[in-house]
Order: sequence, then C-alpha cells, then structure tokens
Amino acid sequence: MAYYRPPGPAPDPLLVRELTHQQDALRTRTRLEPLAQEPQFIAGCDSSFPTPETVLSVFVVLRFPSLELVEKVYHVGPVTLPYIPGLLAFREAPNLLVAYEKLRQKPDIIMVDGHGIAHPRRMGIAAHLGVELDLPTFGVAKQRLTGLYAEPALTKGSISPLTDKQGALLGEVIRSKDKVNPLFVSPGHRCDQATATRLTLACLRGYKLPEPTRLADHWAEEFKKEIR
DNA sequence: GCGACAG
DNA sequence: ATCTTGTCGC
Repeated sequence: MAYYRPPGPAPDPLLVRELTHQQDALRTRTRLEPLAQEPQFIAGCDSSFPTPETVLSVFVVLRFPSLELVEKVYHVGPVTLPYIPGLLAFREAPNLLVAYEKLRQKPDIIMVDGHGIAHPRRMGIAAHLGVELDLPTFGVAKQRLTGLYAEPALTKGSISPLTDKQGALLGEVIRSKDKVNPLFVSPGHRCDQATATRLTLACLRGYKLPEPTRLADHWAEEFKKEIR
C-alpha cells in the first residue's frame, strides 16, 4: 500500500487551473442513464509506460456475455503530462483515443481502468473518455480516489456504497473475489450504477479483475515486449 | 494548517 | 504507473 509518497515536482498551478476548467466543461456533457440495450461487445483498456516519456495504450474488445477476445490493438505515443491526482485523463486519454480508432469492431460499452464519477469533480477518466467518444463507459478502479465507504464483507459479490459527504452515491465498492481488496465501480457516461455493477459482476471469471481490464492489462504486457 | 491523493 | 525478492496464506 502507498502509505507514503515521495515529494514529486510541484505541478504548475496555472496548468492545473486550466485543466480543471476543461474538466468542468466536459462534465456538463455527461449523461447518467441506463444502457439502451444489452451489449454485444464490451471493451477494456489500459495504459502503461515503457519509459518515463512514452505511453502505451491498449484496447481489447470481448464478445458479451461469452467474454471471448475478439480484437486487441495498441498505440505508442509521447507522455505530455505528469501524473496529477484528479487529472489522470489528461495524461492518458489522448493516446487511448488514438488506440481506440484502430479498432475495427467498435464496442457497445467500455470498462475503463480508473474511476467514473467517483471523482472530486465527478469527471474521472471513464467519464472523460465517454464524453469524448460519446459512448457508454464506466470505471473500475483498484484504489479509492474520493468518497466514503464501509469495508464490504470478505465474500465475493459483497457490495457497499461509496458516497460523498452529503450521502450522494458516487459508486459501489465490490468484492470481486473472496478476501482480496475490493474494486471501486462507478458510471462514466451514458451508463448508470446498476449497469456498471451488473456488467462488472458478469465479467468476473475467478480473478480479482474483470476480464476486459484483466485482458487489457495482459496484452499491454505482451505489446511492451513486442515494441522493443 | 494538515492530510488525502485513480494510474 | 514503475522499480523489485522473498514470503505468507488459501
């Protein structure tokens, strides 16, 4: 666990202010609603950094609900921003969008690794990507960014709400496997909590991570070897 | 003022 | 995210 973080270079306050504004503008375009129809294809995506200055973005598409891998693509580009809590999307989304365009089989919904509305300004990378692609998205994160919750029971399938200080629902904390740290699931764009949670559970195959994210992670590792 | 802080 | 060995528990 990251109890202590070594002090990194202080991000430019003017840049942070500007990006925060852009984030608020994007937020006005988000829509939380149930899926129009059951998905036939669900995508997973992941970002990794082969070197400090290059980002490798991966997209995988699985047939739903069989979860068989249909397609996998990647794109390597330059890193343009350091990691800043709350502004993750500005660092990873640009390159992810390029990778997305390489997909021949477009998905009906995307499971993003990171948060959806469970974000300080309700605009985590899942919501951000959803708006820019105008496609349904939801986030599945391994760590909490914001919100309060009670530890869910240690058995697979246990769920407890993630809320803000006023009690509004931000997402759900889900135990995806017995006795492993829970996942933080929240809707991004054109999706609601029930859908995000239902699809996450439907994508579990005995591992902590649901298949879209797990396979995206796996292929990111493979592609990393391939590009050297 | 102090602590928290996705990937 | 990334670096990086052995080790504890189911």
